[in-house]
Parts: sequence; C-alpha cells; structure tokens
Amino acid sequence: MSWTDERVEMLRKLWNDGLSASQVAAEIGAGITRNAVIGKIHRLGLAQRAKTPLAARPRVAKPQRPQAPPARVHHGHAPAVIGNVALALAPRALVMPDARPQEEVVIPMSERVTLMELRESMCRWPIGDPTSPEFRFCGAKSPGGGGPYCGYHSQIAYQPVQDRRRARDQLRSAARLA
DNA sequence: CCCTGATTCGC
DNA sequence: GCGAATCAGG
Repeated sequence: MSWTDERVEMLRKLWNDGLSASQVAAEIGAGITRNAVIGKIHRLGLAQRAKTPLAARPRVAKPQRPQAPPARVHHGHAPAVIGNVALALAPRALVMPDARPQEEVVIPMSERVTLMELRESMCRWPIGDPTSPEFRFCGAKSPGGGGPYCGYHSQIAYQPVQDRRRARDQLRSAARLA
C-alpha cells in the first residue's frame, strides 16, 4: 500500500471537504490509517485546512432525532413500516402536504458511516441501497453499548406491531376529522 | 472512553 | 517519504 496519485487526490478532496483524518482514512481504505493520513497531510502542507468546514460548524446539535422524522429514512427495508412509525412520532409534520424526506438535510452524508467506519458503539441501521456505493449506516452513538441501534432507530426497530397499527389508526381518524 | 490533529523519529 | 507511537487536547 502506498500513496498513489489516486489516493492523494482522494485525500485532498475529502480533507478539504472537512472530513476528519480517521474518516478520510476509512474512506480511502486500502490499509491507510489515520496516522498515515495525518502524516501525509503534513508532508503535503495541507495541515491548515482552507476553512475547516466541519470543525468550525457549531457541532450540529444531536443529529439523532430530526425535528420531523423522515417519512422514509431508507429504502429497500420495509419502508411502509417505517413510514407508519414516523407518522406516530410526528403526525403533524408528516401530514403536511409539503413534508418530505429530509435525510440529506438533517444528517449530512458525511456524518453517515461506511462499513469500515462503523464502530462497536455505533448504530447499525442501514441507509440506502446496500448495492450502491452510497450505502451507509446511521452511525449515531447507540446508548450504553446496549442494542445495535441508536435511540431513534431502536424505536423504529422494536416498536411492537400493535403500537404501529394503533398509531396508524389514530392518524387516520385524525385525518378524517380534519 | 470516545475522539481530534500534531509531532517525533526509526525505518 | 512514510506512519506507529505518542502527545496534548476536547
């Protein structure tokens, strides 16, 4: 493994996009470590990032819980069920005609994680088409090292079927009144 | 304990 | 040039 032109180019791009050294390393893969990335960045004289887009950003308050849960957080994995749960969590937002999936807005792709970036402590909820290079995992911190999902996706994953059905029925009757 | 980038120094 | 080990910090 070495710093091919291709990898250097990737490094420049990702680093300037504001990804951290470990994120860049995971993205490049090929056995490139965080230290390798940092070392290379210094040798290339990129140590001072153009504007530190991610670092300067006000730490994006708790991305786990979107204000309006996405109607379809992902696709290919029982989207109908997820739709129901989202409705149960935030009926108003989703009943509104202009409500639409906010995945890209609420949690930037750069905060999702690839398989290589996935850690033991991270949420394993799949996002996107597993056969696509865009495929990511949620990656949010899962609580207390307990389950495989973050709080938000645990709700989705484990909410009993009855609860989903009840939530859906409540919504329907609410819509009928409106 | 999780993570960040910076630095050193043997290879 | 390379990057593991280490450091200092959040």
